[in-house]
Amino acid sequence: MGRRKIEIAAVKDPNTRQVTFSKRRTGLFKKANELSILCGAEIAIVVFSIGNRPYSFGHPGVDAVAAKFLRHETKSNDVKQNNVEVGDISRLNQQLLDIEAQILVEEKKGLEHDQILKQHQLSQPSQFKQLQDSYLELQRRVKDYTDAIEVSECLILLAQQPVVEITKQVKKRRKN
Amino acid sequence: MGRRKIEIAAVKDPNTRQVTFSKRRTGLFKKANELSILCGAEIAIVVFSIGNRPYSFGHPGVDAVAAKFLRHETKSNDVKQNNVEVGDISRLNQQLLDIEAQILVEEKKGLEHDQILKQHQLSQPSQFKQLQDSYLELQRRVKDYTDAIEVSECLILLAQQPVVEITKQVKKRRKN
DNA sequence: AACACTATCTATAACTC
DNA sequence: TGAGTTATAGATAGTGT
Repeated sequence: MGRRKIEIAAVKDPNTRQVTFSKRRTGLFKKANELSILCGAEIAIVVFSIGNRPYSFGHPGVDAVAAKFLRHETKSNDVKQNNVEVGDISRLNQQLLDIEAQILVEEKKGLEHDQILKQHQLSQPSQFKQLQDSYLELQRRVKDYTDAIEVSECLILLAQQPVVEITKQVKKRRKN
Repeated sequence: MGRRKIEIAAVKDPNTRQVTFSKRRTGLFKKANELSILCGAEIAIVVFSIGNRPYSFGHPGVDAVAAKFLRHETKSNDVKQNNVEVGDISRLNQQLLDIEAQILVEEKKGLEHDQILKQHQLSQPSQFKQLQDSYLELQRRVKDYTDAIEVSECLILLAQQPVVEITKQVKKRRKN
């Protein structure tokens, strides 16, 4: 959509990225506005720049739409618990892709943290104690999450094989 | 953007409106996805059709971004912290809290996965192979992320202690 | 009625000042 | 270096099936 075709991949140059972010964010909000007018739809958008600066658009308002969404979401979750559909498999797969993408984002953030930490090494000792505690807590959470994934693996295995084989594989994995 | 130019005004015909809504919603989500990838931005979109049907897009996830937004929103109402150093540190801390929140969201998703998997155990063997591969890949990524967090820890330690002590601690942790 | 098609309009990447 | 311009890629309104 410009002079040259660009690949949809992270823009490295910070300056170019900032310009692209600003332009595309404007374009996105314009599209959202058109959608709400053309189709009588309610819409809310929240964007965080790479520097964690928040931008939002909403019709009739971000908070109103968000609240509405949360209300609907909890209801539909309750229904799904009791009502099984075959299409869930593909949605599961989709969720997996989403999580993978999220993990990638977190990896990048971790690296950014490292950069920032380097720049602030010796400036605020008392706050670093706080940070360290947060990191340790965070690591614990990630570990728990990893365990949860393991449980999921076991369930998949359960779906494919006679149960006898499972325990071996699980224990083998645990030792790793 | 089509065969004819259209005015940005409410589309009356329900059929046309539905088609327009569907197409433009898809386009909007695609743009949002591109924005998040190109610029490393986090984004959440919620749309309600005229029939109050909810549609959402989120990277890394609607819930995570929404929670982050609400937190930032309330923060901005608080008294500003003017010190530059403190501002940066608190932003770092903020990012940590954000990541923790995301991990929590992922944990919940993981549990939901387990629920759904239980219900679908023996139905689609070929798809389970796919799922299994995805999970293994996912686990690898989480492992990498955990390592990245470890690196961050080391940097924090560096900021607090004489360098000599660090290597011991790092190696000790590595063996774990 | 959910697709595919395509002529046309719109967003924007690179450029300019 | 931020705001405006332009050539081009991308989105989509109307259409066909």
